[in-house]
Amino acid sequence: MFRYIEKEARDSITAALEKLGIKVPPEIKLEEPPNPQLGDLASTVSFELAGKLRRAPIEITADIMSVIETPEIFETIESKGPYINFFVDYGRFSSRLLESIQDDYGSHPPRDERVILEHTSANPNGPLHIGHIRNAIIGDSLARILRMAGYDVETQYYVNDMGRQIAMIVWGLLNLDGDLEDYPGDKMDHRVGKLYFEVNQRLKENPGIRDEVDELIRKYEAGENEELFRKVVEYCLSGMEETMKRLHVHHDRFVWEGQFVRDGTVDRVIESLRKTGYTGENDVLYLDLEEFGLEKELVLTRSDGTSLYSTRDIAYHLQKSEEGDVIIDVLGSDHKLAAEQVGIAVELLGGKRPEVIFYEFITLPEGSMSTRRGVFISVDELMDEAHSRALHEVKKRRDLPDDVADDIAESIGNGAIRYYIARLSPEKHIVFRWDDALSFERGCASIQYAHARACKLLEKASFTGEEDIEDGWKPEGDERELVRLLARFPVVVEESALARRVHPVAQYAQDLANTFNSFYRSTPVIGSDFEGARLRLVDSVRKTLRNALNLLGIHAPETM
RNA sequence: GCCCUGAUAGUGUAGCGGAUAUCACGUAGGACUGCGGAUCCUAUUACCCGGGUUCAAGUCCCGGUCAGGGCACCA
Repeated sequence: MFRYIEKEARDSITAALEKLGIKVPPEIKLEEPPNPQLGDLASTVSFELAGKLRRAPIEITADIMSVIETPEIFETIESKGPYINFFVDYGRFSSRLLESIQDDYGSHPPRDERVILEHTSANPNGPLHIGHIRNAIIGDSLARILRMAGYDVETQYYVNDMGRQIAMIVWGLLNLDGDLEDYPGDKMDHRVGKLYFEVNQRLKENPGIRDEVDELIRKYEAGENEELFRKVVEYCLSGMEETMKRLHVHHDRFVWEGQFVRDGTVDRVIESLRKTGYTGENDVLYLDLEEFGLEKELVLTRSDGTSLYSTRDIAYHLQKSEEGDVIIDVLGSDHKLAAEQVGIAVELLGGKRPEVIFYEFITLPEGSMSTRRGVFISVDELMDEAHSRALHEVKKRRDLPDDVADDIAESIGNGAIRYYIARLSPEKHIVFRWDDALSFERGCASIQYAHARACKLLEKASFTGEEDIEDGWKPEGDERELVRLLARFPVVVEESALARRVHPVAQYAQDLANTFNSFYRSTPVIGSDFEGARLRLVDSVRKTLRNALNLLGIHAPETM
């Protein structure tokens, strides 16, 4: 409906300009005025035309106003200075909007564009920690947004099963006492993390271990110890998957990088790169990208002939190029240089250059995290803490059976975490503080509460969905603002998908909840003259809040 | 040293070159609590510095300052 009123506004201006014999600019600019006294849409065409016509904007506006015809969806068109302001007829508009809102509100028709979206892809050398969480939450939310916007999306987790880090864990298994089960921790990924930490300690004391690890890598690329490597990775990954499941983060496919070495793809990639003429060789084979503005050459193979992460990544990206129309990667900004090198290499070989979404780091107040040094807060810890704090809040307010309270607490805890990350633009550096991440007084819990409140109201009124919208219903004030915001939701989805951004959805959910709460205070629903219309409105808010939260991977409980 | 990214109220944050800069927390008042108070209303305080482009700059360009990151035969 929002797009519809934009179109009506543009059409009316176009018609007016044609009537005046003025050449119509390619795009008629519209914006949303800063306050309701200035209407619902405003156009700045006169500013733009002023330069070309050598006339004052205000005069051009006056001319347009003299001939413009008001489309039926608008009540009036007025000029405020040089602006042309459109005022929506909220009686007509609101009814039409409510008729159009279904369960899947916000969804766009299929776009016939396949997106391969890689995210999380943390190394299986320990549990996910809060440094990884940003990748997972941005990636998963973006996948949901793209799907709602009509894209065909496949999410992939790229599993590093052959890097030095994994080889170190295998070394530990071969050389230290005890099997993985003997390491402390409830979850498999935590045990692997402990072992990894242990091996790092040994390595510090005895640098000679490094050669042994190199030997393991070499042998593995030649096909030895395959089961052992696989076992370690699967073991760790299964623990990580549990965590992601609890966070509501989903991947359609796990792609193991080792496959690209074993099936010869990496060798073929290296051969093809040689043929491009951009490679050079001393002890190692490298790619010289100076011509593309990158001073640092990209090393493709170690001196012992084994491959490197980036080399395998090139092979992986060529595969993704085959699978999708649009390739999106979510990466920490520390990968900027490497990603640029890989992107250029992929293009050299005729693949599609990925769009990369970079995010800045999450650090602890005392500094950065490190799996190697054992300094991190795991996502499991974070979620447990979120749950127990949320449970405390739930119990403080209401007396509920334990299992119900538990479910609600889980939704609220998860919501707090996901919202904490999703609401920020990715280029902001985050310093993690427990009380910021887990605040229930406001933030996500208040959005979930607005949803629960809507549910309760509908239940109380025995809402069926068949209620009629009364004649003469014409929203004003808070109610009008609520209608306006509802109409915007599909636009927010579309724009977020196009910009590959998640946080506008988070902001929108907050705005909608706030506006609904104000409306709830100021406007009676049950027993009012417009009970039918308002119940339909509340139901529409309910659906929209639920769908918006769902885009962020957050569950909206019906009671809390 | 070179490269990338940030800088907006006490704190955290949004902002397509356009009319009075968003939201949240905090603080201080207040409301109502008969559709659930995890509520509502009011007040409060901000675009790092210096140049430039433009009818119009928080937004674009150049130069500083501060902060984070990168510049591996790690990933």
